[in-house]
Amino acid sequence: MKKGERTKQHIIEKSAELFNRQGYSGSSMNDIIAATGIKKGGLYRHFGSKEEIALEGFDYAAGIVGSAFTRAVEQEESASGRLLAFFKVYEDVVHHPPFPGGCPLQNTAVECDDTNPELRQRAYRSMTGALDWMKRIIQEGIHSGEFGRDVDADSLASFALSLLEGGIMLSKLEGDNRHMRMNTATFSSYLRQFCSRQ
Amino acid sequence: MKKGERTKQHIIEKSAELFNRQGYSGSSMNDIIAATGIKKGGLYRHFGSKEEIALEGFDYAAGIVGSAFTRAVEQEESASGRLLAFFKVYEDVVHHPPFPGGCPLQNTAVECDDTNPELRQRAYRSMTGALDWMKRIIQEGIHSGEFGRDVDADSLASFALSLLEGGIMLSKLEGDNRHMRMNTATFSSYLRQFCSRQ
DNA sequence: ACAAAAAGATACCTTTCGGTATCTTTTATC
DNA sequence: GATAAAAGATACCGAAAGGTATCTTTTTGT
Repeated sequence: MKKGERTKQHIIEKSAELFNRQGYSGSSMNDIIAATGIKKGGLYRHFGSKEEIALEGFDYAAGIVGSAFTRAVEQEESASGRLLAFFKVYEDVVHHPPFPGGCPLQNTAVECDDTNPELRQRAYRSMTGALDWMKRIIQEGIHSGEFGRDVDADSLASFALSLLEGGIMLSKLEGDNRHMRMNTATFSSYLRQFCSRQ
Repeated sequence: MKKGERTKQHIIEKSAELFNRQGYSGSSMNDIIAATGIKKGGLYRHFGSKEEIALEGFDYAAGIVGSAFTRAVEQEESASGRLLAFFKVYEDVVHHPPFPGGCPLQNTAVECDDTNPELRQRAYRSMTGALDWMKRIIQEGIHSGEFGRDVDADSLASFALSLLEGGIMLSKLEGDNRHMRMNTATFSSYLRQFCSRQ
C-alpha cells in the first residue's frame, strides 16, 4: 500500500467520524484539517470536493457498522437471535456505539433526505441492505420452522429496523441506554409470543 | 397584536419550516431572509442570533405537531386508539407531514444531540413530553381494564415512540409511506394480542 | 395631524467557507 | 544516489457566513 493510499484512508476514517458526529453541513474543511492533521492542499489532492470525502466517509462508516452486525449475527444460530444481534450492536449506543457519533444511516438519512441527493442515496442503499438482510434471516426462520408461515418478512424487517433506529435516537437524546434496553426486551418478547411456532 | 409581534411570528413560522427541512447548520440567515422576505436588519431587531430563531422555531414546530397529536388523540376513546392516533398523524409523512420537513423532534435530536446543547434540550423536553403523554394514556388503559395490569407503561411508551420515529425515518428516506403503514399495523396487532385483557 | 417610538432597509464589518494555483518536500524507481 | 513522480504545505481566491451600525420608513398613541 503506497503512502498516498494510506493517507487517503486516514482522511476517510477521521472525516467519517467528524461527519457522523456533527453532520455534513456542520463539519467544515477546516474541521477535517484539524482532525486529520493534513492541510488543505493535501486533502484536495485525494478528493475533488468536501462532498466526495463525505460520500467515501459514509461508505466507510457504514462498512464498520456492517461488519459489527456481521460479527454479532454470526454468533447466533436462531433467526430470533440473529435479529436481536442487530440490537446488541447498539446496546451501549450512548458510550460505545459501533461507530463514533451513532448510526451513520440515521444521521445521514435525517440530515440529507431533503437536501443532499447523493448522500441520501447512500443512506437509502444502506437501509435497503439492512432490510434485505433482516428479511433473509426471517425467511430462513420461516423455512426452518422457527417462525410461523404467516409471519410477514417485510413487515417484521421494517418493524425491527424502525424500532432499532427509534431506540438509538431516544437513547442518544436522553444519554441513557434504557430505551435501547426496553426496546430490545420488547422486541424479544414480541418474537417469542408472536412469530415463533408452538 | 402589534405589527412587530406579527412579523416576529411570521419569521418564526417561516424559519421553523426551513430549519425542519434543511437543519440548523444547513440553513443560513440568507435563507431566512429569502423565506421571510425580511432583511437582515429586520430579523436582528426581533432576535439576537440565528440560534434564538431556531429555538423559538423549534417550539413553534413542536407546538404544531403537538396540537395535531391532541386533535387525533381526542377523537379516540380507547387507550389503544389513542396510542395509534400518534401514528395516524404521521400516516402520510412523505406527502403531508404534520409539519413541513417531517418530525421536528427527530430532525433536531439527530442533528443536535452532539453539537447544540440548547436545541438538544428543547428536543429532549419534547421527547419526555411525548413519552409522559403516552404513559398517561397507557396507565389510564390499565386502570380502565383495557390493558392488563402487567403492562409496563415505560416500556410500551418507549416502544411506541421508537417505532413511530423509526418508521418516519424509513418512510421519509424511501419516499413511501409503506413503513409507516406496516409499523402502524404491527403496533396495532401488538396492542391487541399483547396488552389488552379479555 | 403630529411627534415619538417602533420597525425595517441599507450598507458594511470580520471571519470562515469551499476551492485552487503554486511551490516544496517526500517517496519510489532505476 | 540521482531523478522523476507523487504527496503535501503555503498562500491565496471570491463568495458566503453570522452579525452590527446607521439611516429611513411605518406605526402608534395622543
